[in-house]
Amino acid sequence: MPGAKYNVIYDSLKEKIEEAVYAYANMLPSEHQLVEEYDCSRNTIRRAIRQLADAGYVQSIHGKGVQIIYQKQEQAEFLLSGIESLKEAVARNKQEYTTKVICFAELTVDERMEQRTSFPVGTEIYYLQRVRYIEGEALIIDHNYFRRDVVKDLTPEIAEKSVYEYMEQVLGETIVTTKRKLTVEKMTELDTKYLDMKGYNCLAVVSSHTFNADGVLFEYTQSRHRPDRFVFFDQAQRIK
Amino acid sequence: MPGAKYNVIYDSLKEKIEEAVYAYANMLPSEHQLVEEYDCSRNTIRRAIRQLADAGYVQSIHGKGVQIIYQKQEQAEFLLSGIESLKEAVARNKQEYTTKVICFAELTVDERMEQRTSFPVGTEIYYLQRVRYIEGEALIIDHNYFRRDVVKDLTPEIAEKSVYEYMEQVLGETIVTTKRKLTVEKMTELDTKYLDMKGYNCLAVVSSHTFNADGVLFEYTQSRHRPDRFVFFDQAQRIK
DNA sequence: TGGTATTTGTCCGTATGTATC
DNA sequence: GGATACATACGGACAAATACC
Repeated sequence: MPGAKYNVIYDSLKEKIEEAVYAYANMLPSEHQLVEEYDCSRNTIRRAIRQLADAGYVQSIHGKGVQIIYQKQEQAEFLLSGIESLKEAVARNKQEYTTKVICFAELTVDERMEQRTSFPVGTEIYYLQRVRYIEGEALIIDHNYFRRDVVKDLTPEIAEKSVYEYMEQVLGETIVTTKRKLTVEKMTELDTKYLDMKGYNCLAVVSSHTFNADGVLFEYTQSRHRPDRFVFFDQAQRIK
Repeated sequence: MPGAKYNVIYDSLKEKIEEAVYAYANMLPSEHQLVEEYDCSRNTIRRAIRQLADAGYVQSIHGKGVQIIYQKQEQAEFLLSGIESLKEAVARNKQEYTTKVICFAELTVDERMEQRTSFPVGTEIYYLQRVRYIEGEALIIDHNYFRRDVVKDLTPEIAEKSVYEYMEQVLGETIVTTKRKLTVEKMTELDTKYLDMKGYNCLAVVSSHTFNADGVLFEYTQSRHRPDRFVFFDQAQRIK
């Protein structure tokens, strides 16, 4: 819920950290102070702080306070984070992009495909190949597999815009969880045909399984990125 | 805290999911049922479930229940996840490894180095280059930068074993947060000298900044992985 | 050295809202 | 509409780590 109290507080604190009102290496006000400032319970403040920690903005130190560990990224060429469509990622990075659909097919999952996609044999799917141009450069080739009973009536025209937007705004579907695997793979003929590989002989490959609000695995995607413009950020806390 | 109630419940549920007592695509028992089973408050159950969701085991569906989305990984060759030392990662994957220190130096951070490491100019550091052999194969080259005032009295002998183990068990330091950046870079002469690149001309590069319990950035590391054995897993929830 | 205040961590109980069935 | 299930929010109590005098 975007309008929830803890999210409002999270956004407020995040902005203050990004604008260095609360600066790197300093402490956040204590939970008690924040409770007074935002007029809420301690649990609500703690929830907002937990989200800040998950996002890599702060870390809590028992008995001391909450330390700010956020530092501004310099030149985030292309930043992939959380679950978001390419359209969203590009918008966040204030860039332009276009998509060319080079393959659009309706298939039924066989045993070989079940291995990769985790769709049961017999599932009816759309299979797409799409080339993504960012700022005019061909940077990514996507191989998408969508369940036809979830992503209904998909067309090449929709696939040239945003499948996620179509799902959420037209079909009323909600995307919830994505599990991703990141590897580096040698390039294929298809890669070299569509991407200017700039001397690299391999690509950054993001393979993802995505679940909707019903807990149904509805998408398997392999995104093959030209290495020079690919960046992936991650943040982890050690279990105490 | 490992012994905390919510962690005990988390571990218990995780194990049941991994052993398919609660199987893929099924629902977890309701929060109410789990409260009775584990004799605790609903908050504690919810906390355990949240951790399961963060780890990619389940996803909650409002009004319906908690869906299990965990599927066993087949052959995880080398799995990098969370914050852990190479020693821990290798142990988890039940493999053998050795380390060769090919450079061990004490330096002072200059402006050029400040850019990459985020250490202030003038910081006294150890700079190490280490080759990591897993199952006898040279797979990784690490470039480590450690603050000398935190990682005290480091020696090549310690660096051949485990720096994290030394920090936690000897120095009593606690590692808390790691921020990582993942890129793909062309190989250097050093890479080709020590790694058998198997025809690849680039590597998976994990750059990480690590903070201790005092909120001090004490480590910057660049790990350069031979691509064919590198896998990175990630899991994300879409903000509702 | 020791005691007290501060701050974060854990856990519980309750009430209300919202989505699903 | 009613029952069930998850989501949000509040409040309180005690523990544990730290800081300060």
